[in-house]
Parts: sequence; structure tokens; C-alpha cells
Amino acid sequence: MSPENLILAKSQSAQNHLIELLPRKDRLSLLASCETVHMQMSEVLCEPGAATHHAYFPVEGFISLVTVIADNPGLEVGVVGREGMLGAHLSLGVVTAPLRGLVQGSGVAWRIGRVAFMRELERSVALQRIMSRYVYVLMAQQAASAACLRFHMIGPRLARWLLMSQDRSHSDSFHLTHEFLAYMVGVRRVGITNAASALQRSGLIEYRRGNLTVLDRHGLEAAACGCYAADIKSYDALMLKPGLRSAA
Amino acid sequence: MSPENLILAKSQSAQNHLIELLPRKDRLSLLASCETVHMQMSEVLCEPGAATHHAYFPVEGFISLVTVIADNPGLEVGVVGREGMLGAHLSLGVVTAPLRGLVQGSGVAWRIGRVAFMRELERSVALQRIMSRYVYVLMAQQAASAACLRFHMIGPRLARWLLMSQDRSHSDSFHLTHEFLAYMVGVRRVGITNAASALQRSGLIEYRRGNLTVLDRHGLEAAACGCYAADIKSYDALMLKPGLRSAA
DNA sequence: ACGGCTGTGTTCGGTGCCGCACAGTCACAC
DNA sequence: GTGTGACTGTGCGGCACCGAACACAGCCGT
Repeated sequence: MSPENLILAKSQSAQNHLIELLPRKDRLSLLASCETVHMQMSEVLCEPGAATHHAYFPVEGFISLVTVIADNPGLEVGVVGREGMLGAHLSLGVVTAPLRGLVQGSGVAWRIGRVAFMRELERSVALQRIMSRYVYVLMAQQAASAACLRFHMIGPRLARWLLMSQDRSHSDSFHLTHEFLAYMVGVRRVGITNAASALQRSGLIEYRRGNLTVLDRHGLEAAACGCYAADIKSYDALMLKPGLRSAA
Repeated sequence: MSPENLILAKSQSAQNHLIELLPRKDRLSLLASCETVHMQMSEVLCEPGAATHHAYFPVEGFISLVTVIADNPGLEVGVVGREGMLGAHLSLGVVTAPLRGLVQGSGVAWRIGRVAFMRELERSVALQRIMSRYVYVLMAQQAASAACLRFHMIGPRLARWLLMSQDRSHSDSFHLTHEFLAYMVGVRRVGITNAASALQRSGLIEYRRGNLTVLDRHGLEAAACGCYAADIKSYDALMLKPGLRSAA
């Protein structure tokens, strides 16, 4: 591990939350096998059906989990930021990736090779527990996404998506076009244009040629469907509840 | 374990596939903690957010996994029959159920208490491996369901649903009303009536007052969306691949 | 035979989203 | 300034599905 990595590893802040949940010893052991990488916007980190070579623990950027079915554009079913990881399926003993991992916001992440990660898993019961919990959270998120997609309309879904992105990009503004949003939310670009201009008229957001800024976070939360709050609640209940950290 | 249970336990056939994958010793140990129960049609075996008291390994009937979000009817995101189990989240160390488990087809199942199941998990590495794989399969199924819901139309989705039910009920005919199907597939009853009568006109199925019969299974497979084949492929690839049984 | 219940078929107006096409608009490079 | 390309707004016809309501048909118990 490089000196600057060591410094990062030792500091508790500006880290990946899953890693922070580990007891010190296990954390240092895991980080010793990690390298820091910069995830580039639009980079594809894994493809469904292909073997996973690395797991990623985002620190700054974030990643969309996209399901792909034959003859159709993709559809986002989950998001991974500093609160999670890409490659949790490795902890289930499966090498094949289930979803496409698409970088949504550039930034730094910890990366660890498959073999090293699995070795760490065998070594650390705490890591196993955290991974298990996280897999559960992902499942819950995905199931909720399916229902959200079915029952909620574009506007609230867009608002939810923006909030989730904002949470993970740690900034009020980020770069994304209507075209791209349409792909993610699973609708036509025009659908986004309408929903987004409604949000803009309400003064909740502002955008100009791909640069989007959240103006009124509280208003946006009110405009989003309940799935946003439900997601957070579910994550907090499972990942932050006593028993995980203390058992670690 | 009662004498008749012992006989069931010893026979390889007419069993739950996950249990059959276990090595003999682990299988008998698990079954010793199980009891056979009859699952009643429409019975709710677990509710999202509530603690799970039992895991179920269906032998004859089958169970729908239904996601519930505020102010909306439920939506099916997965099915569990003899090829799977209800309560896989216990293997992730989480007691809270993520989804509603609704009995879809009456029949016998093995049932095991939460504590006993977790004890068996600690005891058997083979069981852990099988559970992990199965959790992965469930995740893949759910993600695919979300996309199917978004991109495929009622007809093909209905056909898929019927095939999945037929696979798990081991019979060509079963009892279900349009009303109920609508709830499961996530559409209006009228939508089902239209799609179902189209399938009936094509001679693929026949139904009369809730009694539905599959007449032409191959035709139905052709009418279903690719998700049906994809699901099976995914299950087979993970649960039947060498390494699981041999490692056991 | 009778009503009551459940399941199925049909109709109607409405709407959310689709696919497509085109026009405007801003940023940036030359 | 002047393209050039990327991004956004709008309009049009169409369709799947929605919500509600109603008619009808088989099955039940009395």
C-alpha cells in the first residue's frame, strides 16, 4: 500500500461506509489488499454474465446497477455509492456478475481483486456479516424498485433518482443529460424533459445543458415518491443497527 | 421426526431440490429439525418488516414473493416452489422478512424454526453454500422481473406467469381467477381477461370459472417473454452446476 | 326454482407514455 | 462571427392500460 493510501486507510472520515464498519484490524487487512482507482464517468465496471475481477468500494463517485434483458435498453435497479459496494455477489460465492455496473459519478474508489477479497472474507467474520447485511439491503432495494417502476409516475421517480444521486455525489450539482436520465429511469427522453421542466418550474431544481443543480432539497424530497425515504430507512435499519458494529 | 417423515426424508424423490443438494448427513440433520406442514391456498407465511419465525421448503405447493409499497396493491417479484425456499434471508443473518410470502398453490412443505435453521447453517458448510447460491438466484430473478415488468406487455408476461406456476404446481390445471392474476401480474383485471382470452382463442389454455388448464405447453412457451427461459437458465447455471453438489 | 355470489366479458372515456420528427438554443472550437 | 454538435422543447398520432360501471353466466345453498 502506498503512503497516501495508508493515510486514507487510517483516517475514519471520507471513507466507504462498509469499510468503516469493520473493526480496525480487519479494516487494515482489507485495505492492504486494496488499491485506489479513479472511476471514470460512463465506465462499465462489470457486465452481467461475465466473471467479476474486482470489487469496488466507492469513496467519492457512484455506480448504477443496470439490469439488461434481451432486445431492450437497460434499466437501473439500484445505486451504489460510498454507503455500499459493487461486487457483493462475491460474498455469495458467485463469480458471475448479475448486473451491469455503470459509473454514474466520477470519483475515487477502493478496488480489490476477486481472489484477495474472498481471502479477506474467509479471514474476517465481521466482513462476512457486513456483506450479508448489504446483500439483503440490495435485494430489498431491488424489489422496491420493481414496484416503484410499476406504480409511480415519472415525476416522483425522477425526483427520487435525483435525490439518490445527490446523496452519493456529495454535491448539489452534477452533470447528466435528459437522454441519460431517460435511460436510467426507464422512460423516453421526452418524458424526462416534461418531468424535469415541471420540477424546474417549481423551483426545485435548475438545469442547463446537462448541468443539473438541486435548489430545494426539501421540496424535492416532498416531490419524490415514498420509495426514497423507504430505501434510506431500510439501509439504516440494517446497516447501522447495533449488533453489526458491536459484533465486529 | 415422525415415522412417515423419516420415510420421506430418506427418499430422494418428491422432495425439495435444495434439500436434495445437501450431502446425506447434512440433509438428515436438517430434516430432523423440520416438520411437514400443509400450506393453504392464500395463506400468508410472512409479512415484510415482520420477524420470520420459520423457513419453508415447499415440496408440493408454491409461494409468491410479493413486494408491498405504501398505498398500492402488491406486486409479485418472485416465485418459490420445490426448487427453492422461503426465508433465504435468514442465511444472511437477517430476521426481518423482505417480502410477503403468499401461498399460491396448496401443498406440503418442510418447515423449520428460525433458531433451528440458523443452527443448521452453522453446522453445515454445504447448506451455507447452497443458501448463498440461492440468494443470488433470487436477486437475479428479481432484477429481471423489474425489467420484464417495464418492457414486456401483458400477454407474454401472463404466459410466463402461467408457465412458472405450472412448473411449480406439477399439474396442468390449477385454480386462479382473473382478479387474482391481475394482482400478481400487476395489471387491471380487464387486462388479464383480454390477454387470457387471446391465449384461449389460440388454443394454448382453457379456463372456466377459476379453473385454468394448460393445453399447449410448447405454444405457451413461445407466447411467453424470454424472461421465462432466462430464469430457468439462470437457476440451472447456478444451482445445478458442478461444484455445488460435489463440494457438498 | 330461486336468489345470491362469484367469475367473466364488454364498453366508455381518459391518460400516461410511446415513437418519431423537427425546431430552437446554448457551448465551444475555429 | 460562424459553424458544429450536443442538449432541450414541442407537436402529432397512436396505443396500452386505467378506472368505473354494467351485463351476463355458471355455481351455490336454501
